[in-house]
Amino acid sequence: MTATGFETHDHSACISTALAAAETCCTEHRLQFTKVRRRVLEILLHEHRALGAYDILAVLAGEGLGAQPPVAYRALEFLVSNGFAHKIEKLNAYIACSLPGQDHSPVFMICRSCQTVVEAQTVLPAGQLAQVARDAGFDIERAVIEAEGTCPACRNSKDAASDAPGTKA
Amino acid sequence: MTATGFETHDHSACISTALAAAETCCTEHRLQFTKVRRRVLEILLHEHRALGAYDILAVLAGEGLGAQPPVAYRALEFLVSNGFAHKIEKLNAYIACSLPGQDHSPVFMICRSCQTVVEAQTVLPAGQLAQVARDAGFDIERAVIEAEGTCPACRNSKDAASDAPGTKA
DNA sequence: ATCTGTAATGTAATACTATATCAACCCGCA
DNA sequence: TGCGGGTTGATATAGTATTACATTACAGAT
Repeated sequence: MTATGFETHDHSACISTALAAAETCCTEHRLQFTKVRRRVLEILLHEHRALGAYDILAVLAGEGLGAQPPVAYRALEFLVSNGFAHKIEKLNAYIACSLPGQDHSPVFMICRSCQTVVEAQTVLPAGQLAQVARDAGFDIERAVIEAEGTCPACRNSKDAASDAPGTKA
Repeated sequence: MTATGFETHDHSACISTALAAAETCCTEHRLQFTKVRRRVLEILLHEHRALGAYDILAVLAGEGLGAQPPVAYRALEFLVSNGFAHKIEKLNAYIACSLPGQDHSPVFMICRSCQTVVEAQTVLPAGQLAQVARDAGFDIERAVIEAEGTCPACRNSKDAASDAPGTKA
């Protein structure tokens, strides 16, 4: 059990569910869910945080699945372009999608303190961003929305720490 | 005259206005608006698109103002942290702020076709993003919002092209 | 069963982006 | 005059990503 959303959950179940979903989706769309691609998705799912391409590459290399950058980048590119993973631009890192299969425009909340990344959804054609774009005559195709801040758990422990002066942050 | 917003405007005026605003702001806050920092801001203002740190460095080097990466990165860090410029995460590139002085949470519209970047403002505590964060108990400190798409000019020329079959895209 | 074209992989080299470190300098000020 | 903070110079290196090309695996056609 580790955290997603910002709550705890059954982690191994969420990994196998996501993996199965990806498998199904690839079959449906005639995509090849190869060994490396599958393994990279597994690695991402195993953490609920963003991993750098070279972190992933290190794991792959340790398993004899390829040691050169393109191996990792190609798998990541496949996963990202088919919606099984996302890139967090702010971190130059990658994370498994928490709602694979459906076409969506994700928004991420990145905790500055524990590095946990949580994915949520917005409706792109609604909201201020869309209004601004409409006003400018700009046609939005994709949007990167990444919020940096403090997650509930870290905020609480920070509050607790400041309640106890003498405990250094 | 080049484009900002997505309209044309008096470019040299916008450069000198922004430069003057930065100067004033630095004086007020006891910040040193040094030669390199000023020059980097000028370079950014001169284009209404995002420039990579090494693009800027190349210009500086050509002028004898420093040829090593830290020169550019230090100046950019100063400009970004004081709100005179922003980093476009999606592009790993930097752009002059179009509303310097005021504390703000910018949103960018990046044209995939001509690379023009336009800055607009949103009210962070409003909108879907804030709602999502509130629901999750997440405390947003900063947000990166970058929309990719097609600007009015490029969309029009694209439409014109597709009206004339035989003209290759 | 073999051929063939496309997609995926292996591997090396390199490009691009960013930071760490430490010494030197400048300037305002006690 | 000497101290201290912030800025700059310079070297090295870390971290992220792509190009290029040879090779292999595989699905579909013959």
